Amino acid sequence: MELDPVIHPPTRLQIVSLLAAAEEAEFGFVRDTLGVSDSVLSKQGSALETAGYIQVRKGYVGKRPKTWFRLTDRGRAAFTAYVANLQRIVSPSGLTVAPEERGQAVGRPR
Amino acid sequence: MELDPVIHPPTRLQIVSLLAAAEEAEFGFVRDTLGVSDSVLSKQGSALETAGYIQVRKGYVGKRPKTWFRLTDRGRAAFTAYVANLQRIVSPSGLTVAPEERGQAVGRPR
DNA sequence: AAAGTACTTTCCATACTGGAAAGTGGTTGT
DNA sequence: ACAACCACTTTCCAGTATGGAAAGTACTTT
Repeated sequence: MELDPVIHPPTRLQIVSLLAAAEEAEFGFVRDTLGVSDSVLSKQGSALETAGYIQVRKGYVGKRPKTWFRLTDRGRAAFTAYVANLQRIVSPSGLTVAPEERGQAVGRPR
Repeated sequence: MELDPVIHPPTRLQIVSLLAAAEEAEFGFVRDTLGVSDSVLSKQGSALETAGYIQVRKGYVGKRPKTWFRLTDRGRAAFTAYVANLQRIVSPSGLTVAPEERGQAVGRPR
């Protein structure tokens, strides 16, 4: 019934949402997509890893080191629960946060 | 595109969501519904008032003083925008935060 | 050897949150 | 009249967390 404090902070919510939509995402891609600094992504990524919500994979692309993040099952479950809680909190207002089949607006009750 | 920091903190999100669903709500009702202390509700309420998101009305019920909160138009607009942003952030995952006609589950894509 | 890439850590200064406790203004009980 | 109570409001007090800047690590490229 509570909003998971590991996920709720804006930056982490965005990271988790992004990862929930992809298999795996590159450090640089996430950083640029969210528009955060290296240090912020590194720190928030670690926080999510410590919570067991994401898995960090290090590897190479050619000879350059790269880091990838991916949601763990636990992280996905936590995100799903988080979104469910958000829904319970927000939905009485009649507003929806629901995308239509192919992404659509937020509006008053349908 | 950003999650309004005035609304985002859990307690305030819950206050605003509750007010968005009602015309007006009594201090005690909100406090008990959210399960927060007097001081927390008082402080967060003031924060929302300062932001111009809610209006605080003081009156009496018999001879006892009572306080009511109601969302201002500005507050409602901010909440709507907030929810829209939430949707943009969360929806790529395929999860929805949308209630069905009469409140329903969160699930995978429909 | 110097510079660059891809992060990670440390440092720092600033919020912000919530609980406890004290305070305010008016009311009810004895 | 005086103590106790109601309905909040404020103050006091930690304890956290956040983000940017800068320094550090480990390589690789020029």
